[in-house]
Amino acid sequence: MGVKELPVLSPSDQATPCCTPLVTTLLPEPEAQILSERFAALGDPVRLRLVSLLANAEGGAICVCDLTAPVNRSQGTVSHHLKVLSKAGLVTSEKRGRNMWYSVAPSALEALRAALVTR
Amino acid sequence: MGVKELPVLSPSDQATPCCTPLVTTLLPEPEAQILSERFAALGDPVRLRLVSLLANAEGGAICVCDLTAPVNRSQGTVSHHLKVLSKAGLVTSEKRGRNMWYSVAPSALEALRAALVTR
DNA sequence: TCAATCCATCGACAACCGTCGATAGATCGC
DNA sequence: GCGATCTATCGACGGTTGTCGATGGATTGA
Repeated sequence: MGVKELPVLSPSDQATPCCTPLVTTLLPEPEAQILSERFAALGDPVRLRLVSLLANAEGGAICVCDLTAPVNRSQGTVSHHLKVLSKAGLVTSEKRGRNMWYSVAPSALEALRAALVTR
Repeated sequence: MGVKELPVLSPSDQATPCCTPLVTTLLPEPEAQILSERFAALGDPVRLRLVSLLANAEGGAICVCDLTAPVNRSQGTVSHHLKVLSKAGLVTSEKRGRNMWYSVAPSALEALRAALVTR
């Protein structure tokens, strides 16, 4: 890839190609698609609680096996919700031993905030 | 449980009974319910565009009849989406003559932003 | 090697959602 | 008053979603 020298700062520091502020620009349709998927990911109480649990976790991550009880859903269901959140870029995962550890992607939440700025 | 005395603080300036920040507090289930409804309202590309259209409107409001074309949906469908947004508190409406004028509720968007603050 | 644990995926099912066209109540201009 | 316009609501339809229990592949500890 030829990293010549580290650039001072890539102009798009966060590289989130979606988050035109809703309120200051007329949202183009393709962006509406992407953005709405992210909001939809937060549009379920179980997923919202999962995000909150992850965000408040010591160490910033929790494995699936410790998430089922707090949200009171089956393991399969929790796995499904985590997949939705993951697809939307709101959480990341990492395998450690036989566990999958999930954490929130703070930059994704910030990107959503940015889309909601009001004039 | 015996609430002995009101805890020190609760200056709740906006009186929005929902928006505990996700990331700094573990979201209680009832709040997750309310919050998720608001996010779900933004979780559809057509509704997102409606909000954007309203927010960018001259005068801050648009009547239903001028919203159907930009989102390319039938009048009934647009009306339905506006109802969803309205139920979530994201838009307000006002009747003028035979038209209904819709506008965004900036404070609602701000409340959502507040829920997304990261540490 | 074997049993136990963890997790993604599957199939099934009911509930919900987005969409349309049709309808009916308001309101306006004439 | 009458026809035209605007909009909320209805019923219907197909697609999506949330949920479960079951299954099977990975990985671990014994």
